[in-house]
Amino acid sequence: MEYHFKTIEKKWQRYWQENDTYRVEINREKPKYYVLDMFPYPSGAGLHVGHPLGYIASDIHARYKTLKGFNVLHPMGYDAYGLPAEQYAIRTGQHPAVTTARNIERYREQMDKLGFSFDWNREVRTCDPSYYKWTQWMFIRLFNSYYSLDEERARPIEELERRLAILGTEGLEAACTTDLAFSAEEWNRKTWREQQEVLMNYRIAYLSETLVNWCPRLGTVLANDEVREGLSLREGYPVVQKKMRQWLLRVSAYAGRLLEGLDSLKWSESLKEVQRNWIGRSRGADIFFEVEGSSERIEIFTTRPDTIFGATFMVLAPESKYTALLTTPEEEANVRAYLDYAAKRTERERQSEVKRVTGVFTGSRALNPFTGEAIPVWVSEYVLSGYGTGAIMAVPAHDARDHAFARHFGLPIIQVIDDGEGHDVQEASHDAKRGVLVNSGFLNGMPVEEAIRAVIEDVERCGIGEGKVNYRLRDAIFSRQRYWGEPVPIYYREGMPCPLDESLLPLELPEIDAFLPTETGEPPLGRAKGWVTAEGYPLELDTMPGFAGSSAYYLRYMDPRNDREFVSREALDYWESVDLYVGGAEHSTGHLIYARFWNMFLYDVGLSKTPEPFRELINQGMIQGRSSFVYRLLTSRDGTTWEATSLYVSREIARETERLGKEWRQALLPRLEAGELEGVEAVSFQELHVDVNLVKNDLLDMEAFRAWGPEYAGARFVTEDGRYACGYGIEKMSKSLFNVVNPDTLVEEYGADTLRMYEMFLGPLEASKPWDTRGIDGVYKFLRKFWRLFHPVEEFSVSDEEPTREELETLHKTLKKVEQDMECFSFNTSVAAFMICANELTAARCNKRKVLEPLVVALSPFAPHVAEELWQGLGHGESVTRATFPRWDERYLAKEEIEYPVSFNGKVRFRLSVPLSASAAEIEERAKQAPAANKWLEGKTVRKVIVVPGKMVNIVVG
RNA sequence: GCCCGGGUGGCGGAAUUGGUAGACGCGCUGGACUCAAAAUCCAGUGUCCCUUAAAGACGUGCGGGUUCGAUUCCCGCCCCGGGUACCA
Repeated sequence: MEYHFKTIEKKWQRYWQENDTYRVEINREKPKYYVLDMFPYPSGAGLHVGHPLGYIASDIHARYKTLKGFNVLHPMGYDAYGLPAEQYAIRTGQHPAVTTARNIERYREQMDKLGFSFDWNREVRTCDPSYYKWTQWMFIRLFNSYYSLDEERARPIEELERRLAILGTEGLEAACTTDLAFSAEEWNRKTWREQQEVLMNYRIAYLSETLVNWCPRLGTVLANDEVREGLSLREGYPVVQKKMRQWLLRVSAYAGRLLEGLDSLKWSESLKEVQRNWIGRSRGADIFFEVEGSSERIEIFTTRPDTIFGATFMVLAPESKYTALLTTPEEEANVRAYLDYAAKRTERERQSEVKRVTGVFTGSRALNPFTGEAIPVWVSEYVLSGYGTGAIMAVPAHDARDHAFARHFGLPIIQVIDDGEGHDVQEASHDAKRGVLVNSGFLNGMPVEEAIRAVIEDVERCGIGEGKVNYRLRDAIFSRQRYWGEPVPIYYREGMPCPLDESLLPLELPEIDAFLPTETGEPPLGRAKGWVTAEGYPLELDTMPGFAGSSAYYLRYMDPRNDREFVSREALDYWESVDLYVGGAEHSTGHLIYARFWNMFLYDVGLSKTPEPFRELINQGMIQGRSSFVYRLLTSRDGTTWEATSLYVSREIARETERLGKEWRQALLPRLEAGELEGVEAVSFQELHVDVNLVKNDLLDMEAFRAWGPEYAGARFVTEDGRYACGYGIEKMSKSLFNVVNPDTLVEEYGADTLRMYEMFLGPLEASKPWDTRGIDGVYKFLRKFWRLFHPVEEFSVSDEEPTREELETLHKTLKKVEQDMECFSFNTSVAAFMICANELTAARCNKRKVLEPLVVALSPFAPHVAEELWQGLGHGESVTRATFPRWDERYLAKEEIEYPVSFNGKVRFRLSVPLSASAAEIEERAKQAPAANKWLEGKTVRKVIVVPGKMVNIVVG
């Protein structure tokens, strides 16, 4: 009986569905284990072979953990809100809900074919009202909280209100947008509206007028992680900075905890490093500079307070509040012109012209608190308003940007650090991280580190500044001027935002007539009829961003059908948090920061059990496409104008032709009909992408190519012995490059079990690697070989004979390797171990039950369908998923003799078998007396012998 | 620029703690079976020298070092991939 994967896979997929095999419930008898995949955004293109890589890996691990006796939670769902569906709706008028549902159906079909052990009873969709009800509910919790810096955690906003009524802001340590100071009496005199304004300054979800990334083409604002190099990440549309009133989440309040939390996580060092950089902690000092003839003081942040004696001017960001305050009447016109210029520049222009130096003098002078010098205050766009205080002290001798500015405007440059390497700071700045201070008064002679401490101490004593830690991480903009997202559960009373009552949730997304902004420029929700509360208050028109629905979905999976609570106490206590999270590294600075922040907030308010949501994380590598090319012959009669022909030349002949240059006729003419290419002066080739599905093992299916498109119908081929070989290149897997390999076709041709194992066999899980279908035969052969072990004579037949010592060694060696690999996700070497095992058992013609039965269980995480079929054949009534992972036994692996490599002066010369019990001295003697040793010892003296028990022997002769 | 990864046969990739480099698979070559093909099985397959074999030499990006011994550790370069950037 042949291995007929189609019948087998269909049979068991139906069995699993009918028996609800993968349903999982709370079971206190067993330890829990939570394996989570990053849920997909269901795009219209469906899955390609790169997408399931992580799902296959997590599925293998989940199945393994089940066999090891864990109660495994392994859910799947859809991140269903998003811009592509809305953009598609704008173009076609189709409701995003309709296209999204259709895409989800297709995703589900594709996933089902791969035999995953997801508990689909727990599926969630972020666009489902029963799900986003809780997203909105959590938003209200964020709105009703502030961040206490004393306690380092979120607290209810009522607590703050009570406090303000008694003490005012006296001694208040809370994360806020701007520092406020008022007394309790002042607070109590404020109107409701004024009090709401004040509270908004402290809320964790808050409304604020800030500079945001505005994308005019998309008509919405974007978060920092959605913008790269001044363009929107997904579509590449330009983004400009614009001041708008927006919802934000006070992520920055959690910066310190987000940074520290990383240490406890079992994530890759590189991913942690990316997060550390994104959070961007830097130690330094805030220092005040007095302004000549003004009561204003400029507060700056610097990481290098030691260089303060070298600060010869100051620079403000164009958007800084000091800019207006310090501009003198004489300079006003200049400054205004500069601000106009800066405001018009897009983010992209700013970044692409980094080297261009621009700026304007405000007319004011500040006093360097250490030198007492009056130094000019300038405005320049190279200082960013969003970082530090939006103002800097410029030290041109030791900062490249300050140096360029000083040179351009002729400002003085004073060296204050000397590292003994003789830098000329007038010529180029020197970022001196080491060295001693010079020209710096009382700091002279101190090393950098010491000087930093001394300056901070000094400014603190004089009350003109303090040591400070700054973070690059900024608050997350939470508003989107879009339709296809969660409505924000807020209404406006007297223009002030108020949360909806929880009983009114979910606030369902209304139907609208077109998915575009209104004529007055309001977001799409402005089109909704009756978008007001029962009392007639207007509802918020912005919707939530993509990360809202994906920031706590892992908690909802624990109790997805609960309509009274987000997640029950019971479910939370049992499942706690995710033990293993698998997904792409593209979420390093977006989702994985937001989800950690969100979870930390939930932890603060008692809705999550652990401060970190994902204990261990694996980033599966990207699978790149392997594009195929054909070479179309171009001809030229005059050497300048080229003409395309219908001739396609096989790879090696094309290469040969190009190599020959002027002698090209030698390569081509013998292969063409007589008279062809007559009068042609020169030839060249056009490399064309060809659909990889027309190519097998780099050979082109020429008939299929002719049928591929009308322009190829008349194609003629110059072949190598009748075969047309294509060229190839590694590129991103994309429709436009015709290199997308669809898992469905491979499942059709080889079966899901083969595809699963092959994807694991490609290479290390975390490495990016190109997809190459050519190797899949090897895995397919393995499965057929394994299958044949059970079918030595057509029929299923296993023997009850006792296995030999060798067979047991093979078995236990394999079990040990597979188990160890499972724990560290080294699936590619596990597949190799199975192949070796099958080869050895085939050679031994072993079909013994005692060997094969444990192997079926061990193989089942990789190839669940075939494992089920064989398990049933072995006479088991229950699914193999109920089996226990077989134990391996060291006794079958222990050898009586050990083979030592014996080397002379480090080069291995022969091998020597020695009883396991031999002592180091005995091994040495045997090595020296071995007949093979004579040749190497002859006429030489032994200087030294090194014996590493269990490893090797090295004899040093001379 | 800065911060992370990584560089091993024709290809994808193995190699535990510093101890037989190249597991396993693909590809290729030869053979068996077959009328033939497919499928399957067996053997070979880093480079050089060589008719072949034995034996030898060389070999993990480059140059040096530590060591009895280095793909592995240290120093200095080169190249590739990813992240990030007027962040003071």
